[in-house]
Amino acid sequence: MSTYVFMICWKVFLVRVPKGFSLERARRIQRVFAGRVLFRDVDLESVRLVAGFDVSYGEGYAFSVVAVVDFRTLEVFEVRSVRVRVRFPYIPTLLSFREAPPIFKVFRMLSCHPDVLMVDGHGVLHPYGCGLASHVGVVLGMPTIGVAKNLLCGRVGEYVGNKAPIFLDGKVAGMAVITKPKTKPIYVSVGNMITLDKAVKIVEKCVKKSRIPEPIRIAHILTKTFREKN
DNA sequence: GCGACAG
DNA sequence: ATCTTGTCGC
Repeated sequence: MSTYVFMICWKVFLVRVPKGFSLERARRIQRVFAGRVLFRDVDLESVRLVAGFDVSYGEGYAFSVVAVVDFRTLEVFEVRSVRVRVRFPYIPTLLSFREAPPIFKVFRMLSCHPDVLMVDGHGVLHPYGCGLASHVGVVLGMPTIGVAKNLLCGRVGEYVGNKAPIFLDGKVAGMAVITKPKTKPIYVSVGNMITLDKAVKIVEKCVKKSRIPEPIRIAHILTKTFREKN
């Protein structure tokens, strides 16, 4: 690990990053991955299992959890969790370098085969077109959906019903979706191997009582209880 | 140049 | 994300 100075306005991040890290290298990886993102239609009828990922932190460790849910009933099908050392700091636009490793590790522990993965973070709705969801989707070669609770970039368009397109570089890169009346919207974007339209449909079908879709909501709860017992 | 910034 | 009590609202 070595020291790296990262600045955002007046804020200065004096952080520890792995030897060999450089912002230039990270951006190059993101540009390459962004070019490998596929926008492919997914038949909702063929979706049986949806996996949600979430990671919490504490005392130098990352607690990664995956909750696989039955797309029809929204009942938990399989859950896995793992604790790993934190190797990268949180830096806006570089979230994937911090959370993707823990996600890959817990993903490999699954005994079932999810059809779609839901990640808590953006997909192509990212300054370099490669947020956490896309990074994970490209590496695993699987359909992924980015679900974020806050906007990182882009401009919110006009709402039509409960949805508003998010424009980035003149293109619709994501969708703000008010899944529950009187609550903040969630931001959905393509991670990989899916279309924005189907991504939004899957997210909406996974919403139960919370504005957060079940796979991620459950993983979020479990990641904290798991942390407290370790 | 200024401001803003997923988890 | 995490550190934290009570509290306003559906």
